[in-house]
Amino acid sequence: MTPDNNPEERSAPLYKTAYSKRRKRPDIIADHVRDRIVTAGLTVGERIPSEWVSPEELHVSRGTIREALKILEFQGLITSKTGPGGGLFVSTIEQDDAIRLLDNLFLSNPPSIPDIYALRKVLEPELAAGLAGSLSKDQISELQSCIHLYEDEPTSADEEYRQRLAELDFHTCLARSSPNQLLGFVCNFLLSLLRDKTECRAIYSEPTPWAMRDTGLNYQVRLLRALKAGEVQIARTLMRDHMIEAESFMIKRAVMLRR
Amino acid sequence: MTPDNNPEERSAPLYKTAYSKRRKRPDIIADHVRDRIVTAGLTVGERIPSEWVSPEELHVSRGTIREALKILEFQGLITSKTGPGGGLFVSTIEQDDAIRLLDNLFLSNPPSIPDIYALRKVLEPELAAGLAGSLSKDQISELQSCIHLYEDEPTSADEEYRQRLAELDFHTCLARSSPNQLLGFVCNFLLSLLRDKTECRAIYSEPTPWAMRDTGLNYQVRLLRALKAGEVQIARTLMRDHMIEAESFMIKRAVMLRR
DNA sequence: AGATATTTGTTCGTATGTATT
DNA sequence: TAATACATACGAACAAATATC
Repeated sequence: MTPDNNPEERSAPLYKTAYSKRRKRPDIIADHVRDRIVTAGLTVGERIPSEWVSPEELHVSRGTIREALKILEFQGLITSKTGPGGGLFVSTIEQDDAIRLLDNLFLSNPPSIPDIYALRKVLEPELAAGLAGSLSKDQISELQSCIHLYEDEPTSADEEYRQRLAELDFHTCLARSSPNQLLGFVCNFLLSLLRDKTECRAIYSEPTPWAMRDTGLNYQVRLLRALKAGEVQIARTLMRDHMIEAESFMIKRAVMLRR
Repeated sequence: MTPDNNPEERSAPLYKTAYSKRRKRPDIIADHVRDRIVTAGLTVGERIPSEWVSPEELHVSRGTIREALKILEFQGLITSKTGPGGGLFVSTIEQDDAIRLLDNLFLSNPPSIPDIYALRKVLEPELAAGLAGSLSKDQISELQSCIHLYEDEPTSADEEYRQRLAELDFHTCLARSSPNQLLGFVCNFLLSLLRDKTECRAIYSEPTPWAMRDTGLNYQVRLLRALKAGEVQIARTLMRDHMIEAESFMIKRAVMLRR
């Protein structure tokens, strides 16, 4: 597997076999390097030995290696530093970066509002349940400041829109606070989908005529209270009801806008 | 700063301003090209004009451009074809590519089994519910062939392991068939996490001593029956019970292995 | 502070592979 | 089969960044 520096046996380098499968050298090298990183158990911040990416060892040119490294860098797996003591380092990916990538995936055929809410209806309640009683003081005050942003009656269409987004931010806050990172990530992703959907943007920028706004606010105040009190079951059902209501609201507005 | 063979008209190429923000040329070029693609409204399969990526227009070398294109290719936004009539084409991202990306995100701190199952317990039942009564003949036979793979008693540890993976494949099949693409995607992602977790690999390769295997098989047969019959509620509860049982099984085995 | 060494970043000319005609 | 058009790969040289002496 490991190519040797002996120039005689030129070695059917690692890409040779796989190349027939139409995978290109940089991709194969990227996989190879990633593999070495994880099997060696390198963790964030550690330096990647330069031999691992040297043209001699890999039997490819520097340019090709650079393409491979570009992939890994784009993935957020590595970063590079110039200068002495510099080199390639294992890095960590930000959730936001990953979500942007996912947004890209659903750009061509965005999921419908019912599709998104099918997930939100079951996940957000779990999120709330997991948070009940385990919120720190900081997290609580952060959530409270989110609510303050849309406590007042909006005076303009623009403010209305901003308030709507702040409501989503409330949920983003919740997701960030979750002890279950995976759950938080998926919830965040769903929120990002909602934010990006042009259909939703249109809905959000519309004024909210009914008493919808108040009931929405009401939910969140009651939810926060339940979370503080550690009432797991109450938090769960509260959130579920909120999601059900939010979905029907969105759908209703969507059909109104379509005319 | 900019190497430019024509010192007269330095031409403030597009990367110039952003370069101060430490973003590297390939990244900027990738963004630039992506932007041109979406603003021009190019759709899948269409050819990208070669001027858009020519060294002359972009004022960078081919190598740098290739790094940029590598990013876009990895993102799944473009593919390249060699030969006459070849070139760069707009492509679509495969779910699998996106999932690989996500796997990467959780590589450094993988979610625990309870974390994963917190999601599976609520999502898989929804998946099953959405599938009830709407499966095509092809999809049903595909699911059935999945079950056949682990109908027989495993004769070796290796076969045991393969059967275990086939069980996951059953769920992957379900996820692929979902009319809700988003739901299918997330379920698939969770399955991929399970497959990759070293802890889970160890569990799967262990023999299954109790009657666990039978009950697992039993679930899936009953589930398939409910799906064919269009029994939404039954499918949902069946899957939920299955998930609960699977989780407790995994957790039990995990603590056994830790000793 | 300045020279130097080390490491990544970029360029450019050239060569090779591959699919179409 | 040969010519053609395109992507892919190579490698030597140069530029920029930065830690160390």
